[in-house]
Amino acid sequence: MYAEVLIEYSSKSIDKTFTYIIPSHLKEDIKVGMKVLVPFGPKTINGFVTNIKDNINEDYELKEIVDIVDKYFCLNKELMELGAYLQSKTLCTKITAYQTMLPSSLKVKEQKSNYSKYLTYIKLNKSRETIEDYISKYPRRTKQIEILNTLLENTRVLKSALSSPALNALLEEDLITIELEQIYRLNNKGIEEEKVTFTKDQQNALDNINLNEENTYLIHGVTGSGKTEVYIELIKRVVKEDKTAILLVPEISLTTQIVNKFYNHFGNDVAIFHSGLSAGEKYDEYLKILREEVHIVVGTRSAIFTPLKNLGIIIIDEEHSETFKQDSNPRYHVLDMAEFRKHYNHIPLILGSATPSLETMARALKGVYKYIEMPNRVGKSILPTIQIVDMAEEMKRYNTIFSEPLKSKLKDRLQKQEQSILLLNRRGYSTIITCKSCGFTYKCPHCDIALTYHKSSGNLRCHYCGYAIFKGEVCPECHEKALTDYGLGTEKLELEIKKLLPSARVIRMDADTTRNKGAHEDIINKFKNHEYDILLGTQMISKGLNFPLVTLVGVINADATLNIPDFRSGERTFALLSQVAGRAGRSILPGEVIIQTFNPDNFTLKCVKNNDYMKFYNYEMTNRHKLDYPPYYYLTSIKTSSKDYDAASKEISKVKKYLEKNLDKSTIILGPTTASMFKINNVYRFQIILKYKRDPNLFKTLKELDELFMLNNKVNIEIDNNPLSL
DNA sequence: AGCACGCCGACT
DNA sequence: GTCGGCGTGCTC
Repeated sequence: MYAEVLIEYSSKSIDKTFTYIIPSHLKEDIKVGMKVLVPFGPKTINGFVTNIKDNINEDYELKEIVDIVDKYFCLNKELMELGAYLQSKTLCTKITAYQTMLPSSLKVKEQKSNYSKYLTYIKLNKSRETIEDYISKYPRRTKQIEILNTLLENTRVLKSALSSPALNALLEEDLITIELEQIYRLNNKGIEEEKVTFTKDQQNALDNINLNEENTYLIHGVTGSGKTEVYIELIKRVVKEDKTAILLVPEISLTTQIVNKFYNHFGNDVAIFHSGLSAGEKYDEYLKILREEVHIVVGTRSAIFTPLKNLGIIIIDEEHSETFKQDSNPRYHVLDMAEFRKHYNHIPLILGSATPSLETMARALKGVYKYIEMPNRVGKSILPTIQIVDMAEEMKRYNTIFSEPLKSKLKDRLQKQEQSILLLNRRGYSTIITCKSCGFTYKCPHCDIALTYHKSSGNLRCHYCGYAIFKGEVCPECHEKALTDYGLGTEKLELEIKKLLPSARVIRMDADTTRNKGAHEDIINKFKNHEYDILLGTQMISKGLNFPLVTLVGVINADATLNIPDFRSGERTFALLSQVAGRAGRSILPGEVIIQTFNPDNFTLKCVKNNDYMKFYNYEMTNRHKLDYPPYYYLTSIKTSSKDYDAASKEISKVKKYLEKNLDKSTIILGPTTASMFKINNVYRFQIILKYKRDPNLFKTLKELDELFMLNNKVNIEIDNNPLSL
């Protein structure tokens, strides 16, 4: 027997299968979809079996497969097909596609004993009579008799609970044996059965979802409308039929609440899967799924590849979240993968969001997706009132950071012992540092980006490559003592609040304060326990957090997200602000939201204020229509990058010529231009944007392009189908 | 990806 | 005359 094997080097030049002989001792165990160890050139490395066959027509000498990496891990037929689909969608190498589907612990060749953890039990090895004989024969061996008696009562006992000299003696006499049981690192709590009564909206959603038919649904529900309960009920029904379910969430660390709810409802029937798990934990969770010990997987993007058998439903919560698209190779969108599995298993796919992406909403309104609305909040909590404050007016009163209304409301909450959240979408201390005397600004020498000042460390840092230098007292150009900072970051905001409200307990959450594992949860828990009065942070504070005591949300500078030059900035702003606004007034206490901006007449902000998604949707759709953007057109971006400016620039011109020759006439080719992050880490980037409605030549051309240009090792070419930003 | 083979410039 | 630059090609 022979196996076709992909080699674990992700390079276009070896993206093909190599044939190996399967030695007789591996014939039983080897399967398509497994990782194997193969000799390749002078080395022995990992490979991946894509096919097994009896005959070959190769006329050269073949080598033998050395070993199987892990005989438990194997992609099934569905996942093999999904891998091929992933590869064709993203134009990555075949091996990269399959590698992204398997847990990373298998990427490197490691001993699996590192990953398995066992509990050691002892149990009797002889009949009751033999044991009783032994006891009466040696009445003085009290310690041993004690052990034997417990074993006569219980079938097995944990070894660690017993003393060892007596144990060893018993083992010697062959009266007992040792039993190993694999344990899993993440242990779940029990099952909580509570009677739930559904709201009208929830019942309506449940009534309209057919679990036995292949369909995509959009559940459009405001924050607090109780979508999670709908998910839980749907999954309960699926599990009752002995089918399995996948729930995808944007980021597990931010959605601990949802995970806990699932543990409480389903206990050990849930596996969790996300990038925050250690390699060992991931291995355990994956094994649980493979052994069919769980029906439910809750996880982030990569959880869509988990090998659940007999899949009954896929749910994607916070569907609009950009984390569902992988921003490195392979650049897949989880929605495409979910659609594939939906179709393969003929099951429903549920998308849930308070602010659906325009693409999703457009499909729902066209009838491609079934549209379910949940417009009301559960219980007594009402949507917060939102006030937009014109910062240009406030500037006249010398209020640069806190407007009058925000100041007084913050003070008010502090007095009432209620909590507040402040959103500022920029970390660090200030945006830029400029010399008033000569106009010098600090820029990163490797990237085409201004450096951000971090006061606590005294550093100026590049947020793209991590470059840092010490900030001097004088301007490095003209040596005048005239360096001033402009703009506002979370670090400065923290100091400013302490100045404004010295008695307030303030905690900051951004990329700088959550660098360590668990720091995130720590901050959230401390704030939840009311150890702090004000939580300030970047957009990471906006998602899925439910703090009953929060009654005020302040958006310090709404323009920061609004003014990013990208066609999706309006959509992002609407989603972010709606989401952060939804943090206020989650319980009986009514919530208030203050949005500070220099563009009080901005249409998007007005829609946020009125909580009017549809108005925003229609407005934004007209814009997209005028400018030929999604969902009216599909986008593809092609980037060339190189440390050599000229090489990258020449290559992109060649790409353009090639595209012009091969693509459909209706496809719009824009560029080449410099990419949005033109110079990062000394690498120059150029790009071409394609806009198309339907182009039969597109994928073929992109593939050829990839093959023709990938071989240039000086210039890297990167293709992104449906990029989220340009 | 890694490594060998192979053909042209500055050095003991 | 040699050491070494990295261009091209191969790995079952």
